[in-house]
Amino acid sequence: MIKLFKQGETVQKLCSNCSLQALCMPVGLNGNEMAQLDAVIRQSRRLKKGEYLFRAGEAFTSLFAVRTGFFKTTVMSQDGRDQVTGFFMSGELLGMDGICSHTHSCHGIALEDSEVCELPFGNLEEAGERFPSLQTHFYKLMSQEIVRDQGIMLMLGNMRAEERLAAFLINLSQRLNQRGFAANDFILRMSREEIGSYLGLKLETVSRTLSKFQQEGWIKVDHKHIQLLDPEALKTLIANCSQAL
Amino acid sequence: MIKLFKQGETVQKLCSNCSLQALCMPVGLNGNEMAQLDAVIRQSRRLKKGEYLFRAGEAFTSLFAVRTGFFKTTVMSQDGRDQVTGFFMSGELLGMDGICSHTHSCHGIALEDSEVCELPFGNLEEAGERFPSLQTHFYKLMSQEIVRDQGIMLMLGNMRAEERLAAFLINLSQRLNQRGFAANDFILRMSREEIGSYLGLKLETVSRTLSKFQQEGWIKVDHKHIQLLDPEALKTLIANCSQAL
DNA sequence: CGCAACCTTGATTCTGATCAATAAAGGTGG
DNA sequence: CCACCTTTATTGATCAGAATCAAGGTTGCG
Repeated sequence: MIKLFKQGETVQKLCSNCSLQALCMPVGLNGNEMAQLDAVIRQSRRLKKGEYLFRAGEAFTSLFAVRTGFFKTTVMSQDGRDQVTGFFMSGELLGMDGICSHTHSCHGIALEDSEVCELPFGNLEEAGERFPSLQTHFYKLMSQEIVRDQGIMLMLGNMRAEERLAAFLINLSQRLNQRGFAANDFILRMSREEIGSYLGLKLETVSRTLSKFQQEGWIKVDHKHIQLLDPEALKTLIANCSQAL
Repeated sequence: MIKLFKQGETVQKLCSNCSLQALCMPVGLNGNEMAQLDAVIRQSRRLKKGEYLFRAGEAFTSLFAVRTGFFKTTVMSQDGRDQVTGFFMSGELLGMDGICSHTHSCHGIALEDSEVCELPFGNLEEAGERFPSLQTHFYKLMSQEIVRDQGIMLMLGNMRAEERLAAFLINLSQRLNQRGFAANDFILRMSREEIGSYLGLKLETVSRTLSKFQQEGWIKVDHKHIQLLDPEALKTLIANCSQAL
């Protein structure tokens, strides 16, 4: 892969010509308003696989929108173990947990070489005052995050290992599909251990359950390459859990 | 108990003389601004134990601040089971999950006779435009909810039954204490089953674990009356899980 | 090429769920 | 106000699902 930019180098990017606009900030601004929105974004930043976008405990100043790539967020427990609280792909927003205390409460980590837009929170607040539709949209984004978390709680509290993994695969499939990728043939960007951490399972259980799904003929597993052969079977598995993930 | 108001009867209440102001909307407004904030609140509403404040699927129009009493929120799964996603006491805000889809995604249910302030979301948005400090505070409240949810995820994903229950008791104790109640002597407003649902445990496990804590001499259990005899022991139990609840 | 990280699979253990029986509390109506 | 019934809680016995322990295999990075 040809590297056009050095690691960490920043490039000005504009919302007004971003293809993710519809996912990220679908607020129906006119041309002039959109130009003002461009001023919200400080810069675009590139990260290499494994690099931290922000760390728990760091001062919070900005939200980050994923432009390309893949991220996870993790919360740390004192004894060193940490739990994955979310996976983020293009058009999704990270860092909203930091607003309440001006401090990030989780780590944000790139799972592959990635690029994000930095949205300084002060700029966002200011822009929100000028554009009520932006304001409203931002409320919705935060609310969406709360609803997403509720779904995870439901999963962690009520579902069995197979149901959790099925919900995970279906959710991933749908989000990829929304972004124009194949719904039933994709590469996992995270390890079995990270999946397990997110689902409240051990990596062995994740591995075993994937193998079981393959034996059932529902999926094909080739390391990180997953094919959903019978997505309906997976959906049936989680049918008795609404808000699934 | 003497009923001063019929069920559902509404009474105008004002933020400007509410004792919960510091918990609910601590935004340092001056007298004039506070008077305008009063206009945000539509009404105070009384609910009897067991009554629904809102139902999943209902149109979202307002947030609710608990004035007195105790609430739970639950998300429904298709097969009828539901999971408790939170308990709410005075000064806490319910309903933020409804913003993103204009529809409540969970039920809000009174666990005892209670009183809430209704905050029509439209009024809030409007007031936020006029008072940036209110705006900022509202962002913080939503962010706080996200952080709270992260803690629950950590609990559901990583902690064992004893740790979960210890975290639950300590959290309850601290929140009661913040409101001027005894930290180590309180009445549970929810059933064992509701605790279990919240913690991802079965009611028998909750009961057994409480009994065990009592045998250890850490707490005294008399049905819903709980005394923390050795809160430090409980805190030690959860010491290896930071963000605990 | 070699080492480290990651994955798979098997054997065993353990935590918490399930099944079951009893007891106590709270609400209802006579 | 009391008796009854429903709901809620406790405790025991057994079971199942996932964790843990363990070994071997694969991948991919340096």
